[in-house]
Amino acid sequence: MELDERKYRILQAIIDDYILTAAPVGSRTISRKYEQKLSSATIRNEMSDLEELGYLDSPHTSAGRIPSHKAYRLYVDQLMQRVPLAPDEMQALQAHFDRRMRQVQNVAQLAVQALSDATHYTSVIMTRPTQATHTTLKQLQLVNVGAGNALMLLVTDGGTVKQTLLRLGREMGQDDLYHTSRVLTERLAGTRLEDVPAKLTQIAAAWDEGQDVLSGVLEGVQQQIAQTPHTELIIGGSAHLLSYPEYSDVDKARELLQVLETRDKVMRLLETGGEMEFSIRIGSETGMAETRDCSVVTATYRVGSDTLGTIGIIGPTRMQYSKVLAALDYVGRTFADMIRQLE
Amino acid sequence: MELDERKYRILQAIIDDYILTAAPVGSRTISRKYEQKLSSATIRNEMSDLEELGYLDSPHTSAGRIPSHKAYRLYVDQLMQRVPLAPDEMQALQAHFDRRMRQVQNVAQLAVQALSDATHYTSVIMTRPTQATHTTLKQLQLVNVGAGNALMLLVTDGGTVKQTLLRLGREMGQDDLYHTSRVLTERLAGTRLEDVPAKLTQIAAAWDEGQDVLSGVLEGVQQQIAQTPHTELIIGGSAHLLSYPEYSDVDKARELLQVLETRDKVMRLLETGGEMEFSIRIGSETGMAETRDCSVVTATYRVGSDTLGTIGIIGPTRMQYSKVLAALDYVGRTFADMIRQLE
DNA sequence: AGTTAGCACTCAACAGTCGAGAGTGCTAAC
DNA sequence: GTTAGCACTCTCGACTGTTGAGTGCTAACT
Repeated sequence: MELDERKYRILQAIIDDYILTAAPVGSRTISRKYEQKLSSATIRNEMSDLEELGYLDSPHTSAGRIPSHKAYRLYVDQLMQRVPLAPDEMQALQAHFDRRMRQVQNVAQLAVQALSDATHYTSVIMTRPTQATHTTLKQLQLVNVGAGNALMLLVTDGGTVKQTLLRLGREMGQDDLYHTSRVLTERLAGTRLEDVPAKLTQIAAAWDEGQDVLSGVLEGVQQQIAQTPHTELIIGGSAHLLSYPEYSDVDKARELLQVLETRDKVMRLLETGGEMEFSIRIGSETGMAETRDCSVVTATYRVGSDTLGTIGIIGPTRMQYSKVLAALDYVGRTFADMIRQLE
Repeated sequence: MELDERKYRILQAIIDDYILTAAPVGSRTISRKYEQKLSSATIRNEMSDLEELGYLDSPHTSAGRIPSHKAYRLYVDQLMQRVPLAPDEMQALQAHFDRRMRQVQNVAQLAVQALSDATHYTSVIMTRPTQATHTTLKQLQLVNVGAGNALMLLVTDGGTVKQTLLRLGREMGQDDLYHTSRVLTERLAGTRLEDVPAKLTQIAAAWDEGQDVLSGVLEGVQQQIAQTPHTELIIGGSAHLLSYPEYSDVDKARELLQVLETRDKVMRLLETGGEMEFSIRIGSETGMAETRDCSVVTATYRVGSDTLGTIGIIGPTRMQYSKVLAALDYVGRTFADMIRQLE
């Protein structure tokens, strides 16, 4: 049996109401608040059908219905109305961005704050794509910091800087270091970060002096690549989780908080398969046992054709999807704008 | 009335037991588990005295006693035995530090992880003293990133690097930038960060060309000082909070989580008045309404005579103080060692 | 004088019990 | 196809009685 138009309307009403109240929705509520032309008995019949089709669950015999994950899927795919943000909400969001920031990281912090304040859900931003393979080196800079040590700075094309302390084999003046930096930069600029070590050994082979310095640099670069996650991860508003009745059970809340504390897991949650701008994953679709009762909504933002990262929201499956999407869209745009201005 | 030796022993037993079980302690428990030579009636009399002296509270008429803040104070000051860490615990902690790290921030991350894993309390590390006034500039470096922009890197004496994107008035080659960097570094090295702007305007006055670049640098530095907090703050194990019965009330937990999300507040918690190595603040001593039921234990760590930062633990007043102190001590030492090796 | 046994008393926590309220499913009438 | 009506189910909150842990006091004991 396919759903007819009335069933769609009723299902939508149930979902809307449940998202608002977090309480199982009864037939009478729908009849009064949403479908005044139909009596509760009619609604009951329809609801019974919808349950049989797998769109509704009933927690127990006489407690109204709650939407199933399948229903949420239908909802976000077809039923939900994409409403634009209200002007005052937009203003409130904009207020967060008023301060001029000079660093990507700071802007990201603002964005996360704005998003979690606006939606009251936990927000995450990942300032690099998960596969960081296309980051290329822009500049390599050695700075003398005394005692035979040098600070190596790797500037990547995204404008981020990685720093590593090198133990040089011997004392080197700043002039020597300048020179070395320039030569290395000339040869390495534009190389993908992961290819740098190979190229470095290649260079070292044809190098007549200063092998010790080069080997130090090599080691530093390797460590940098192996160690430093090329993604910046900023989380905000995790305390919001506890406001929702779904997490009034402390154990559930703790489980989720633990996920949020684990870098890898959060990154896995933000990984979207396709190249879509928005992705909504509901319940088990998140692919993680701990988040089986959560939904994750993400947006990837770009500057030009470059994917710069992902911004996302984590909350209960009963989420205000339309509002979240609107906020995500707005914040994502503003964020991309600010990054564009920086670069 | 002063406490006699037996009262001390009984109070200690009560505190020990309460720390372990989180349940009000009755006279019979003490008589059986700790003071087998005394009957529960005797203990009752003593407990009654202790209550009158303000060391014990009773939640209601027939529920046993719980230690007051005053009792905890006495406990940490006099009663508590400073036990060294068990060998296996030490080993478990050491395991965290096995990976060689090159950056202060990464090491700090390890330390926080180790500490929260070992104690099951929330841990915080602050990698700079609160008054960052004695950070001095070591090196200023301008890096061409194209399109009339330059990346300015400020290397401070602690080895941290601050980066800011500058809009130069005009296109400048890397050679020019090298030169400018060197001159500025020569003049500014050793200057306290907050004094740099004043000195810069001074230099600008006597500068014959490239005013536009200098003003860009000046603006960048000012922004850097105003904006970047000179302290790094890393928090770990906030999910542990929810394991304690004190925070099974979701509202309390949320309140506390919100504190942990607010940089300023966490920093205020870590601020210790004196120059002590360890500081224990109990309940209201933390000076913040939200943490009236928490204790904060901090240790400041040094390399040489330099105070490098503070490492701390936040948990319920009913905290395993002796274990926390031992872990804090051990982690603090290891941390300082690793930093020393880095610098 | 300090210690202890005994006893009455208090209070939270727990388990039942009960009625109210919300909701369903079914049937029969419209 | 829709609706009114009704019996039935289940949760929730209020109330009650019971249990057990614990106290405070008193009187006896060492």
